[in-house]
Amino acid sequence: MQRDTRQRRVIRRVFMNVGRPLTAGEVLERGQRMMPSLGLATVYRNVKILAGEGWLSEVELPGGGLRYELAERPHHHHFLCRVCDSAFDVDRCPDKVEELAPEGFEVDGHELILFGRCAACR
Amino acid sequence: MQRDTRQRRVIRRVFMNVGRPLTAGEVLERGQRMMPSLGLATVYRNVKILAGEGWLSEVELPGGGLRYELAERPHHHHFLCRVCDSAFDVDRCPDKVEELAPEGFEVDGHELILFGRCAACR
DNA sequence: ATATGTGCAAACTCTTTGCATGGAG
DNA sequence: CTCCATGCAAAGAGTTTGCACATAT
Repeated sequence: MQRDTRQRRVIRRVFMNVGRPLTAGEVLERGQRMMPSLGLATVYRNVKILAGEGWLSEVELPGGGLRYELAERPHHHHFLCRVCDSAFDVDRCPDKVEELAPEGFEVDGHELILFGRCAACR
Repeated sequence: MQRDTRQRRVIRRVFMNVGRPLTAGEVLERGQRMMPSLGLATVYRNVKILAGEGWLSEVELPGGGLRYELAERPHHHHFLCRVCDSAFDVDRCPDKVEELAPEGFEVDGHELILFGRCAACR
């Protein structure tokens, strides 16, 4: 069974504090503010475990590898800032997206990514 | 000025023959069928140059790094097969996508990705 | 003739894994 | 007291770069 370690609590706290998808590197940086000895391999192992448990979900955005976010959120999409490379949530979703696929293709999910500059980088 | 080398002709030919976005590795594999001595570094250098010239455009899809496709194509989106990891074109686009961004964010582009199984992998 | 392009190998970045030690239960 | 988890360092995958040689112009 899963043990409740200090580093795992720190990692969970990071996601609860930040309301947006994070890369492993971003989790490390924020986690180390609470626990400087936190290691990168531990972050990678834990986000994978937390995603496996269903507590986090994987967000596949271009650039800089897989990101993770709290799984509880309802269906939504993402905005990726070209300046600071941060990802943000976009709550609305266009309708009937599945119907756009070519004939004979089976769609089981979709991702809409908006690119641009976030409010802080304009 | 750009020189017209054999490897550059091969790389252009690959994109003209295949009507979908390709990773550097996919370009290498197909290019080597025409020219076995073609090297991976040459592919990386050339897709970057061709994209800089506007002959290719970059396609940022999750998983497996940047892909490239012929730039001449009109606005469209992509389907990514979860089985063979190939990307395909999707011609239609939902309307008013830009309006979905949060207040204060400036949108300069977007990408819609459908996930599933392609016709060959069903 | 000249300078850009190529191939190879080394360097880099991001992620994963092996192993000895640490700590939760 | 047991094992699972951690930190470190090494190993992998994908991409970029330095250098000597090849070749388009």
